Amino acid sequence: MSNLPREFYARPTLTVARDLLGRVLVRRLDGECLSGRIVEVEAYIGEADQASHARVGRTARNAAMYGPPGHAYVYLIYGVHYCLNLVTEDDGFPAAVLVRALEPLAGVEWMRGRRGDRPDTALTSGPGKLCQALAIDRRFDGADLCAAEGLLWVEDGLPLGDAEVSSGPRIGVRGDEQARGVPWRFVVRDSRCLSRGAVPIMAEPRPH
DNA sequence: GGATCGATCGGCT
DNA sequence: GCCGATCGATCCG
Repeated sequence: MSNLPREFYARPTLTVARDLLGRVLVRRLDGECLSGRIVEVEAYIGEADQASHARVGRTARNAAMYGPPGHAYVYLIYGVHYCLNLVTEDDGFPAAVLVRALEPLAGVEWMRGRRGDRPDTALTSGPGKLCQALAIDRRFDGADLCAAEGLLWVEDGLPLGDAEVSSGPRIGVRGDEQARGVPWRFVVRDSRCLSRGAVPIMAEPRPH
C-alpha cells in the first residue's frame, strides 16, 4: 500500500469523505506501526456550514482548516478528547473530513495499552477513542500527511462500492436546519466499529 | 438498553 | 464567563 498523495485531498470534501472509507490510517509510534481501516467520517465544508469550526471565520484554533490540503487539523473537545480531521480542497478554503471511527488492523495490543483492556470494537469506534488509541494529540495539528518521513498518514487500502456505504446526518451538531439535516456523515454499512451502533441513513451518498 | 451527567480545557464572545 | 464535531460511568426501567 502507498501513502495517498496531496491530490487525493485537493478535491471536493464530500468526494474525499466518501473516498476515505476503506482506506487505512497509519500512525508510526516508537518504531511501531498502528493502523486501522476508516469506517466512519464526516464532512465540514466552508464558513457557511454552521456545524463547522470555521463558521466564526479564521482563528488561531481552526487555522489548519484554512491551510493546504493533506494536512491534519486536530483539536481538543470538552477539555478531554482530541479529534482528528483531514484538511481538504484548496489552500485558503476552510474544509476538512472528521475521522470518526476505525476498525483496528495493526498494533492492536499497543492500542489496548492506551485504551485499556477492551474488545477490538471499542478501541477506535469514535473520534476521541481513535485519537487516544493512536496517540494523536494537539502536536499533530497542522501536520503534513503527505510528508516523506511522517508519523501519520493514510494509505490507499481497498476502495468500497456504493452498496457497502451509507450516509446520514452528522453526529452531535447543533447549527441551523441545514447543518443538522445535511447527509454529510458516511459509514461502512456493516462495520462493527461505528461510533453509534444502528445506522441512520438516507439514500445513496450524493456528492454535488 | 436508553437517558443523564460529570470530567476538564482552551478558545472565543 | 460559556460551551463544545465526546466518552464512560451510573441509574432506571
